[in-house]
Amino acid sequence: MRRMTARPANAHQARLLRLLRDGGPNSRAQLGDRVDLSRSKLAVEVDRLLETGLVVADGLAASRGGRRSHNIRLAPQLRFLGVDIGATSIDVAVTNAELEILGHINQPMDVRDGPVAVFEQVLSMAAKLKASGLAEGFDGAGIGVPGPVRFPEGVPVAPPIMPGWDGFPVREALSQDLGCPVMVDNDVNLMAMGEQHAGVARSVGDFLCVKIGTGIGCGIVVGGEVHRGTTGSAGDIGHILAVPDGRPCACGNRGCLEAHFSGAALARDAKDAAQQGLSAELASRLETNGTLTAVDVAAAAAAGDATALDLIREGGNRTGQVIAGLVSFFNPGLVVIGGGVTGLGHTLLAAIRTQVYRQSLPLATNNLPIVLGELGPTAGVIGAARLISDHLFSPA
Amino acid sequence: MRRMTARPANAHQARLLRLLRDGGPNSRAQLGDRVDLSRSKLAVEVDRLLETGLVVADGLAASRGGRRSHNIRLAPQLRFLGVDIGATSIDVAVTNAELEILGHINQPMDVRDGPVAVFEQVLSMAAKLKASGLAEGFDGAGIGVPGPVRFPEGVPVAPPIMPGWDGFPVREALSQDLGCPVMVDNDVNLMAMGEQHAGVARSVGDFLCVKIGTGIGCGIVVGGEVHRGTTGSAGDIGHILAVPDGRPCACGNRGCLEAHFSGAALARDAKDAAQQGLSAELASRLETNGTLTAVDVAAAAAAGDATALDLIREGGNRTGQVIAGLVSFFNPGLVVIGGGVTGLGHTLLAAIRTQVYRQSLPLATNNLPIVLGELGPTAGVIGAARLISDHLFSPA
DNA sequence: CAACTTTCTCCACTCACAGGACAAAGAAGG
DNA sequence: CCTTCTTTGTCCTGTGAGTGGAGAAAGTTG
Repeated sequence: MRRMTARPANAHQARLLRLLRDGGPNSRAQLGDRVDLSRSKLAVEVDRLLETGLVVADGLAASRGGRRSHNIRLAPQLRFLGVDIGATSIDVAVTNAELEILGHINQPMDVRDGPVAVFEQVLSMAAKLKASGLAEGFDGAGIGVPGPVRFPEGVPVAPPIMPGWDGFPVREALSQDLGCPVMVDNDVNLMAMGEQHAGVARSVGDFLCVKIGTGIGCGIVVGGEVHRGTTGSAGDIGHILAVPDGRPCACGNRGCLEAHFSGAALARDAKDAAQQGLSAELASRLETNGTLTAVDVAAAAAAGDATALDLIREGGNRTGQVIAGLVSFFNPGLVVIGGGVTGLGHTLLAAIRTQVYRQSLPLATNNLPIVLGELGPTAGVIGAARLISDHLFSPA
Repeated sequence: MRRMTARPANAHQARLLRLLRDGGPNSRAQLGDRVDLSRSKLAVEVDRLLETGLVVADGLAASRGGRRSHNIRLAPQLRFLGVDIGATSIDVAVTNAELEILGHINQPMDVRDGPVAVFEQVLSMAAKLKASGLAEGFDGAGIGVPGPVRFPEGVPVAPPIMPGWDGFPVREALSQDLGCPVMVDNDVNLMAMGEQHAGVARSVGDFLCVKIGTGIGCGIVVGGEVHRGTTGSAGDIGHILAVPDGRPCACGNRGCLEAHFSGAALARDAKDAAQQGLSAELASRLETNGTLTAVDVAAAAAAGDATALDLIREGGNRTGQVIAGLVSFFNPGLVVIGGGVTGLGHTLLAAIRTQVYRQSLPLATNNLPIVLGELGPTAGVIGAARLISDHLFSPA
């Protein structure tokens, strides 16, 4: 079938498309209340959008005491693909134009296998979603990668944990393979956009979104827009100094936050503790699985294991210290904690909160919520869909 | 005489006023090149501006191979007042509409005397500038205060070093006293705006401006706009943890950056060193003046005093460590170092650079200039003038 | 003095948009 | 069933913003 070819012709149409995306179906009258246009002008633009096929009128809404209104909604066959490439797994999801997830697949993977192998897997996952009847094709795709991206070109730059990806034309390659427009961003930025669109950060203008997974990153939203920095590396807080003369880090320095707390560091510390006989719980898990991950630590902590709790608390303190500095600097209205390690839950959050509330300025922390992300593993793919829809729902 | 009463009627006029402010006098044709308008429309808007008196046509420019152009410039009698309130002194300056400084006064003062006493002094300084014939009145004033400000209302909030100023209606009071529109901001933000307008940060979209004076603060510019944060305390980096379990700070915590390096901390450390007999140079200065300030340390360092140099280097290292974290987080295109302590010059800058280049990500530091501010003590007042002119040169 | 440039003005035409009149469609009440 | 009121959507005209071309004004160059 024919995919979305048209783009909004002007800012009004773009505005209307975003309103329909974020607010669901609406009558012309309801749209008129939210947009600063006369009824006549609005009708013209809606008609033009109907002509392009980007929106459709389906059926009449219930009467609100007068003539029944026509429901205007985004074309129901529109499909966006959201791809979230992590260090060790891939998430792929299909959404409709309202960015609701219609299907979602997660598969293990190793980014270090390089872009070619990873893309093959992404394409097969996308094909599987298509085959299940959720989409006949994609009108656009957003993709997040775990490293800095030159945003305008959609190309990763100098990604530390992604050897082989440096300079790979992700946007162009994926766009060719999928046959639709593609936008690329850092995975952390997409998580922030996801939480902004459908999660805890709705209606917050300035916020930070800290993602603790294999590494640590931070999405920065200023005035509703993601801040990517001069070279696309903004938010790369994993290598901020957390412990003077601390542990050696892969980056060559010592005491980086990531060397002291992250999925990888936690797994290593848990293994050490198990081998030193500090925790029977962890030791038995190590013996069973042959290795330990953050999930094991979470489980041990949930079971009340003191060592596991200590590790989490210690890591939360480190992370909280760094976040405290960022809060003083940036003065956000909200801090969201997300990523794989959020399984550590309340213990982690409490440690982070303690540090931030203790160390940052009262003025900056007085009304500052520090909360877990609401969307879990879907934040990234929703953010990815949002990224491409923002692009497509803007004037051509 | 009658002051500026008119405001630009639309975005085009505002754009033109800012072009004339930043680019100096221009012909209609030159303006047409910089603004996306047809010659006819441009002529209409320029004519309207001429009618309001905001701009004037004075004389003909030299020919560029054809008919000579009329020079269009901002009304020459327009005057802005820039006020920069520091912890220990006040700077007041008059500028023309192009934000060129026509007169500048600096006087010692203590913010802790409270807003009433300080305003009295500001008004007498403004009167002195008027009396010298530089201005017959002011069309607008910008004022910077050394603490967080609720920007929309122009009111300081919970300023640690300014007891008595909390909630004082600075904007309203000064506006009444001066009889012109007033805008209030944090002094550090104004310094950033000053360097952006006329200093080293011209044409840089994202940059940080670290001001080291009595305290330490940081102006944050994102996409050309100052980021003030949710409660107006963004950039308050003086209380970021620099030394775990370090020196007690006035804020109640330990190890804050400001407790280890700032004008106040440097003076204290220098005094300690002098009294412990570590430096003859500093000791003799202490005896002569009865006290020591950052200026003494700068002079001693310039004279080759090893203790003074050590103090500066140590402070620069601490500051550099904190800035390194901010650079990783924010990924700016430029870092400007300014404030009273810049008299410490190259030694300080070298220490900061070393830490940042060593600790931040290569991607973030590869093309990152770290430089001293270009405007010195005038950055604040220029920024203040810029603040109010941005306000006045925007659609009413 | 002729030919060419640059600057500025004038005018007619287009298009975006507002807002009123009105038609369509339903609810509420007698 | 009919009248009245409300809500929704359409049509039409007037206004003002903006474009682009023609041409006048005022230079330079050879």
